[in-house]
Amino acid sequence: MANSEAAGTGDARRRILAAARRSFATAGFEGAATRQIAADAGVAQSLLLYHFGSKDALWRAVIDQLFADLNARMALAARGARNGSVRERLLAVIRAFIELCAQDADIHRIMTIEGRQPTERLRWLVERHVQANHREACALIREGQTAGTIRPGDPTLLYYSFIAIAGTAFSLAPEIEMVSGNARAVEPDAIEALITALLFTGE
Amino acid sequence: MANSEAAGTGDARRRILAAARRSFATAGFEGAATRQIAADAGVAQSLLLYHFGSKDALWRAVIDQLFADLNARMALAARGARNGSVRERLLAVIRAFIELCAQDADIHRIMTIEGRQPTERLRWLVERHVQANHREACALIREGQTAGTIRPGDPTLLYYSFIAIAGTAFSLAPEIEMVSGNARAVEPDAIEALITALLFTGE
DNA sequence: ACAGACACTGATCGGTTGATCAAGATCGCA
DNA sequence: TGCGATCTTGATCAACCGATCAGTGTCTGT
Repeated sequence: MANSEAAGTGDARRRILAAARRSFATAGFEGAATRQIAADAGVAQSLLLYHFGSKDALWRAVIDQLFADLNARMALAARGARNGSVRERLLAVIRAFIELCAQDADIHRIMTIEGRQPTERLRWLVERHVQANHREACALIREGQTAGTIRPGDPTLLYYSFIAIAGTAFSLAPEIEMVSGNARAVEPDAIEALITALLFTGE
Repeated sequence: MANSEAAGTGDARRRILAAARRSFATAGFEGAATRQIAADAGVAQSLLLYHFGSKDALWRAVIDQLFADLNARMALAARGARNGSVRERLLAVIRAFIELCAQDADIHRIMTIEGRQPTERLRWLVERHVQANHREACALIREGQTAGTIRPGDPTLLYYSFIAIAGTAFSLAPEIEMVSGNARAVEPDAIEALITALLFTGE
């Protein structure tokens, strides 16, 4: 369909990024077509390559944008609870991540597509973004474990299980709606309750 | 007359199915190429279309095979604990599903790819396989909830959270290995412990 | 007014996609 | 031995893929 808004200067690049994010998140890298991305953005396919050079570079630009947003939200949440207890700091980060996935699960979708194969893209992604986030999250989890508020166990497994619960319900929203017949989206509060039950100890 | 369900003699058909399952699970429907699938199976590309008629029909055959295996395992687990308590019956099913994903997470990978878009494929998949499984699982969950052994809350959300934890760690094994540096990353027993903590009440 | 940098398009390239088809190859059965 | 059904292949088609490039417009500073 044609673009609803008139083409203004400078926002073509932003529209391309948004359309590319949607395509990569739903169809994967190989499944996404630059012509479809360009059509969704309301521009010519050649403009996409003019701005980003290649499909691969466009994909990396999408990833950088997604993680820039993610890191900004996480930093904001952590800063807001920096004087609280371990439990309060963890809860703030958990809540922020759930809210992010509830608003737009594309980062979860892309990560769960790219993490299945040991490709060069995954290596770039892990070294550039995932590694640091994982290390930081595991440090926080270990802090909670020594304080007795977080369930013992492999921090990496707890980390990925947390992400799985927080993101899956939103990533699979079309299927869940189709199965349950309930158009109303999943409630972030219900997800938060499950995650706290999973991670925190009873006390 | 392409679709011959009874043709089970040659193992070329079986090799094509196995290769197709791998490709669809890692690259998605659009990202998978019939020539690559045929090459992995060691046959010509035209043979693939002779046996299955079209790429779409091949995908449906893969799905049918995956769910036939899943349902057989689930029925076996349920039958083995049919005289036990609700908790024992649930644990048997949970354990069987974790073991299935640990051995081969392709069914989880394909489902988490197809569930992102309300396509015609998803509609077929939900009506043919997912709907019944979901209904049965939710009935078991509700039974556990009235007995007080399962945490209260939307059964559908509990169902998908269970699947998310059980499958994600195995679906993302390449990423988890790359991040943690541990080749033998995820233990099924550790996953089972997390799921019981998530689903069951302190009792 | 003019020059040059920037944004954008349409045509086009070689390669790949799913699908079709004629022609062998292999087998069971008469 | 011969015949028909089943299995398998290579050639080929139109459509689509990512990428390149010449050319058009538009804005800005001088």
